[in-house]
Amino acid sequence: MATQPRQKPDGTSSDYALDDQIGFILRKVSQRHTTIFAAAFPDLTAPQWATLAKLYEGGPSSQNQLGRLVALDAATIKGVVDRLGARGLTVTTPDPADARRVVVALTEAGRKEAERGFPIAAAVTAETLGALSAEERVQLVQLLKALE
Amino acid sequence: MATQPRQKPDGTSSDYALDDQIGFILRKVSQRHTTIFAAAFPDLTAPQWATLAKLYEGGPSSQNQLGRLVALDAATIKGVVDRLGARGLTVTTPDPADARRVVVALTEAGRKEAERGFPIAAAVTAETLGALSAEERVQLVQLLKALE
DNA sequence: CCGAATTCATTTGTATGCAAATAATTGTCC
DNA sequence: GGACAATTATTTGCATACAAATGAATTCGG
Repeated sequence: MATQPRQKPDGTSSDYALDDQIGFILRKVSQRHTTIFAAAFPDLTAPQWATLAKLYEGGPSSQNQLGRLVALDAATIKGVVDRLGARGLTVTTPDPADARRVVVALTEAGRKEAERGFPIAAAVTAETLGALSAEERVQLVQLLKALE
Repeated sequence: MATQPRQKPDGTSSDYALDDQIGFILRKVSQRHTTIFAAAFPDLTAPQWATLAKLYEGGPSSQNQLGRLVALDAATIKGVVDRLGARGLTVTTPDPADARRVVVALTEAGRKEAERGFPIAAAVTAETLGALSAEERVQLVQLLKALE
């Protein structure tokens, strides 16, 4: 059962269909994930959570280095750290060994928030992948990681 | 070769690793796609291209309906349409049949830009999926579509 | 037919994301 | 040791995203 190429207004045909493009699909799946995440974490965005989780996993880090760990550029990680700091979840101190750097660390409240969040974040992942079997989930993650 | 559960600072262990979470991976893959897209389309963002492509595929549409087709909410599609209109790629007219609606359509320049873009957009998809075999690409799209 | 619910478009506010420019500091290399 | 390159953090500007509120128009149910 072969699929027919789309018929364009000018009569020519093409195989391009927006709904089948990886970029468009990625955006829609990301949107659904964002919705699920927001319902589970009313007071935290996904990048904010990623920052907390990475600080918990890896300990204090310079701001730019932290940004690289969570895939946020220098301008974006600054905003995220500022907002986490304003809420008392992180603290920022100058690096004694390098005057250019500021070191970002979790506060006690930040550690508690991270520990509270881990099971919730795991549930967000599970719900996002809810339509897939265990094997399919592994497959999907494997395929996506090849595209990172 | 079993993987060890991550060791947390407090000594307890957990299976949660940010780098393995679907949301985090999706964001990173989307970022890479955005980079590839921007290099191929210096003057168009992916949502702007999606809007052009959908208008070309489906013809004129009310603004909100168009937003649903390209997965942009009412506030976002408005900005996209405004910017496309400012560049002469789309035109906006009131709907005679429904005074609430505005109809968005491609201009001749918009049609030409869409036709010019199709092969480029196909190349962006191909480059994004470059690390995967043909079967893997089909698999990935299939798995992602199950999550939409 | 009429009041209520819905839809449509707009606006405001907040939060990413990214490019580009800048200033301060550190590292490198001859 | 000193010019020069690279790194770090910041700032500005633009473009998504999304929640929430608003006002106008249409649809629906009784």
